[in-house]
Amino acid sequence: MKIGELASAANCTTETIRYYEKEGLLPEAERSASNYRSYGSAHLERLRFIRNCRALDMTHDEIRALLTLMDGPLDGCGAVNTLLDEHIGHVEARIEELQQLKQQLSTLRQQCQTEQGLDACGILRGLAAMETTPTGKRHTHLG
Amino acid sequence: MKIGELASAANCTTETIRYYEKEGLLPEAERSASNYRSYGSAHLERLRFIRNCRALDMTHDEIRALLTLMDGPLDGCGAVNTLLDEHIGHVEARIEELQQLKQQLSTLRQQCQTEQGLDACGILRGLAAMETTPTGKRHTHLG
DNA sequence: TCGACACCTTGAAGCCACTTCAGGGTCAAG
DNA sequence: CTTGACCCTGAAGTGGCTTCAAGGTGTCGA
Repeated sequence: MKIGELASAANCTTETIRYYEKEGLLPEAERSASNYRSYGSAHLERLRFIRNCRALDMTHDEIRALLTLMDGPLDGCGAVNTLLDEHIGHVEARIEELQQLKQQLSTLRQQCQTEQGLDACGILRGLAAMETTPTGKRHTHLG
Repeated sequence: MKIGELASAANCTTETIRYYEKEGLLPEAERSASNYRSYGSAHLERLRFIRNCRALDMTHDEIRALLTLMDGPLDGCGAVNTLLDEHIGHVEARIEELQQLKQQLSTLRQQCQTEQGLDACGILRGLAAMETTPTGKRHTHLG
């Protein structure tokens, strides 16, 4: 399988695949006589696994940890559970942040229901008047 | 006011302020004889405005648009309302994405309630088996 | 007057997970 | 023999900063 075929089988781009290889998430592929990368089904499986993890917004570090667990000695899967629980924690934390954000934005939006002079616009007034709080520690790697 | 004082008044770092200046969000400051940046209350107001927008997860482009509206001719604030509505849309879209994500992750997590062999671990099985879907268009700039 | 220390300056590089670009090589069909 | 689809590498760009290196300035006490 050439890189383009692998890419369409895994719903990603060739650039992403080359990037994963450079990052060490995918092992280096064998090369054809013309120096083209050549892949088998094991590569596809691993790539799909990675893409699924990314679809769940895991970081490369999280994915690398999972892959290492799979590649390593076959002891228990407690570490897998822990990793997933932590990741779910990240997602929950981000959802809460965004819900607070939405609340603030909606409140702000209600300051101005009508078209009016900029100097009277409640939104701009609100944005100028908000209490600036120091940016707290993040409990999530999600943006 | 020197840059450090401005920074603590606005709850950010001096590096962030210099970065905003370079990005054109803050106008260039006057300089003292020793080449230190020197700020007045107008700078502080504008910086607070920017930090408040950032606290609401607006992009620099969105903030630049608001600032331009404020600096420009004083016509109506309809454009401000529109910008805010779009931004609220971004936040809502991201919340929905994350809630779906959490659902998927929770389902996955339930595949493995007990410590067991890695080869039997439902989580790893699930991650390998998920349907890889092409990454859809994003309706939000939030990560 | 000297030195220590906190503050200021610039410019470049690092972060993450890619994406895009420049400049080329390979290969099958027409 | 040319066209066009695919492949290669390495570098730079994305956003919103943060960190680092290598220095200049200002104020204090000794």
